[in-house]
Amino acid sequence: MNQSAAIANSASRIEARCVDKGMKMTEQRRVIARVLSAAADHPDVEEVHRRSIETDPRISIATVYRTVRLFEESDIIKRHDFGDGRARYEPTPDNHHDHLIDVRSGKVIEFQNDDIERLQQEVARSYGYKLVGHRLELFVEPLDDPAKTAIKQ
Amino acid sequence: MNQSAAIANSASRIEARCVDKGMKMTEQRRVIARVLSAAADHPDVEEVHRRSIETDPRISIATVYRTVRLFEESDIIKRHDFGDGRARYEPTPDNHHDHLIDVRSGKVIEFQNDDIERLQQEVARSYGYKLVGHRLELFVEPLDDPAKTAIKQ
DNA sequence: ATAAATGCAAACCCTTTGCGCTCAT
DNA sequence: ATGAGCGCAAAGGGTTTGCATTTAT
Repeated sequence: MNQSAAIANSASRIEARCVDKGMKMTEQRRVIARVLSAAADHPDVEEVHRRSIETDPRISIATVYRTVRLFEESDIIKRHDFGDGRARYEPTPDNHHDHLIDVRSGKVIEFQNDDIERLQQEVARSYGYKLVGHRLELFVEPLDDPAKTAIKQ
Repeated sequence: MNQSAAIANSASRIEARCVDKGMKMTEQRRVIARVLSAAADHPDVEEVHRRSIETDPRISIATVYRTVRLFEESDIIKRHDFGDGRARYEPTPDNHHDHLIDVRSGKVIEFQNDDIERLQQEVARSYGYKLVGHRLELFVEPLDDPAKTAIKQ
């Protein structure tokens, strides 16, 4: 397999969307697009940068900032704020979901609840508004919590 | 009415809670406590400072930062992040509520929805967790939106 | 060829903090 | 009197930006 075939094979979903939108595809954007496409978690800018420079060490953090901003404004990725003071990103999901954050481990679980979604729209409507976006995060602790139970002994 | 009576009359709810917790009550803390108690909105630190120095110009913004932090850690006020990059505060409400933000005007409306609250707990439980906190914000636009309709003409 | 994108470093914004002074207790 | 709290100004962390250089088209 030659190099261009390898590149073609690893072409990411996000890269495809960039091309669709007529973006100038630099090597940096390609690498960042792949990093984001491949992410199963919700990396912050520093983490995206870290992963990107594994492929191409020339990429600066300023470019990562500029690129995630560009991608976000093009609805290609979604920005989240999980309360730790920095932005975190994920490819725009096909199916909308919200997040449940384990405050002990920092683990993030995606969930979907159509009843909650519907109720949100009803609330907005009842105040004379149209829902154009929302943010829902559930902060949770394991049901069986060793840290808490230990204190009680 | 003499001055001490005036001060006694304007003593705030928050100030009372501070005294309960044995806090050293400086003039600065008293003023900031009153500003927060009196706020019907969700002011940011700069706004709290602005309002505070109307009463006492000596108060520095560093003290406001330190004080809201202290109050927040004592559960006397609640911090919010409405997505504009700075923290906003309100006295800890007796009845829990969430926020609906008009993205055009910036206006914030408080609402309560027990069904949503209950569903959130169910979601957490279904993943094996206990809900210890949540954040729900609805971003909305007026149902009849002049800005949008204007574009279509 | 040319406008757009990059790297670097400086600047930005909000927030925190070290220090010497002041004040509530 | 004495430790907690203050004002000031400097530093911090995350993010943006001006400018000269590189790059995709």
